[in-house]
Amino acid sequence: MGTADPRALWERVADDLRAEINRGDLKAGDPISPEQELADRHGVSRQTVRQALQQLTNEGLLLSGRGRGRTVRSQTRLHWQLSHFETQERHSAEADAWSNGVADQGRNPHQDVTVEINVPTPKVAERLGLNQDDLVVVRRRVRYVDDQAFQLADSYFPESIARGTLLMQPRDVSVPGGILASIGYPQIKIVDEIEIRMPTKEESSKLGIAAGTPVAEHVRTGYGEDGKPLRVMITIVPGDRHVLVYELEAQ
Amino acid sequence: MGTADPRALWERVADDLRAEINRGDLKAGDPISPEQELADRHGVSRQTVRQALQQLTNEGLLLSGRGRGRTVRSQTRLHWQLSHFETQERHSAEADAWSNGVADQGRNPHQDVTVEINVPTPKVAERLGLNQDDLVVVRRRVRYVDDQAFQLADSYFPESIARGTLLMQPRDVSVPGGILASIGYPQIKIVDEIEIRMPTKEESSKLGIAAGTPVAEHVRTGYGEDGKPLRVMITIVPGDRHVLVYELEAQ
DNA sequence: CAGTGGTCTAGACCACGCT
DNA sequence: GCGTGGTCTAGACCACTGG
Repeated sequence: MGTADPRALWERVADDLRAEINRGDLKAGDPISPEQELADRHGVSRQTVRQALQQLTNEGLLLSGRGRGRTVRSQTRLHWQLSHFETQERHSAEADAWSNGVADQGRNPHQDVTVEINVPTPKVAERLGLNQDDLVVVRRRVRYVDDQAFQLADSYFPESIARGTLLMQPRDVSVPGGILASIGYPQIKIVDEIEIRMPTKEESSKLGIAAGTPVAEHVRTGYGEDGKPLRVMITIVPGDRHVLVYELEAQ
Repeated sequence: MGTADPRALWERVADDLRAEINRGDLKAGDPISPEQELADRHGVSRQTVRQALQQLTNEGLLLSGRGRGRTVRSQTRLHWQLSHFETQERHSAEADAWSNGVADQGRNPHQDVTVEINVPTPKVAERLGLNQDDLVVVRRRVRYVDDQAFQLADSYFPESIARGTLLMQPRDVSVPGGILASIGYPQIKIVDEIEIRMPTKEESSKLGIAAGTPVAEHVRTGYGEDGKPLRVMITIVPGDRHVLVYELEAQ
């Protein structure tokens, strides 16, 4: 007699709603029926409905909030062009590559910068070829687009290179050709490592990341003319707001 | 006389366990106490503990399974070098760039290939500059490492280019310099777009992706000497198994 | 203030993996 | 068979948002 549907009750509810979203019956921004109503309609308890909604939220399809109800999540992503060196400035000057890229897409960028001197984490020390008792200058940037926090971008420089230079200025400095080049250390090679993972609690709160949103941890190591590492930049990139872009040309 | 801890009960349980993991008291592979035991220890109900464990699972910290108990998740990632063109073969020949990269890291790669002719999805049509009534040849590959499914990599070619060539062979073909070059269409430029998101239900089941694991959708478009697109490759990359790597050299 | 989602409990039964 | 996690219910109260 049973219908022999192997899916759990909550999974059927989730599948129903997911199908409505994929089909376009529910569009970005549309409100979802209240939990109690969904429970009545499917003949299940409210907790079961909540499990279904939880699942869809984890898939990045829904947003929720106390008192506000649930809505279908929208995603428009900003393109982040990563294959241009700082030395290949396409713009007049002034702003850095990131700001220019954002402005090109009709959005309004700005960044907050703080500078500190610290001991390197193992991850940074390894990439800069430093010991634990060496020091690094850390430039921590929070990058905003249209006044929403968009990225955490922390740059690490060996203290021996950064001491007494522009790099110690706790503000948004930029010079044509790149800061490192301007102080005598041009970068000739870059290695990017991209890791995909869920955000830590701290990252979630700093960036206002919704549940069900993964991040990319983008680690860029820059090397100088003598082949030694000059800089490590670690950027935390919320997945729902970005597309990372690389353009590669045959030589 | 409340303790005035603003955190919910489940959040305290989660924070406790997360701290144990970060501190190293619980290492990869270690079992977590059973739900009932955690409930008793913290003086909360089993459902509350389950909510905490659910959260940590979504953060990618735990694995679970019926009857098996829960364990701390480990993560060793394979490096995937993406900045080398097919024309820049470093290896004797035979295998493709991906297989070589995997073998270099002491692992054992293989791939299953199927070929079909189909109408392009809008995403593919846009990048190949095709209309909806044009046809594409699709090479679908499931890539395995040590017999575990690792990536879904689908390549799309305009039917006009692929017809009657090696590209129609439903097996793991590879030639020095790349297949496209061997049939008269060398790629001179590549554009990669990387999107970070949660997997669809289908991707999760095909790749055996655990809850709380994001994916990268890597879209590589290859252009020929006349500047026209030749190929789109869409790869679904489980985040817990990969690090994407790009090396960029100054010109 | 009404309605929403968020938290929490107590208890039940089921499905799976192991020994 | 026993212990584990997975599913599900019914009911309660709280916290926030909006009219």
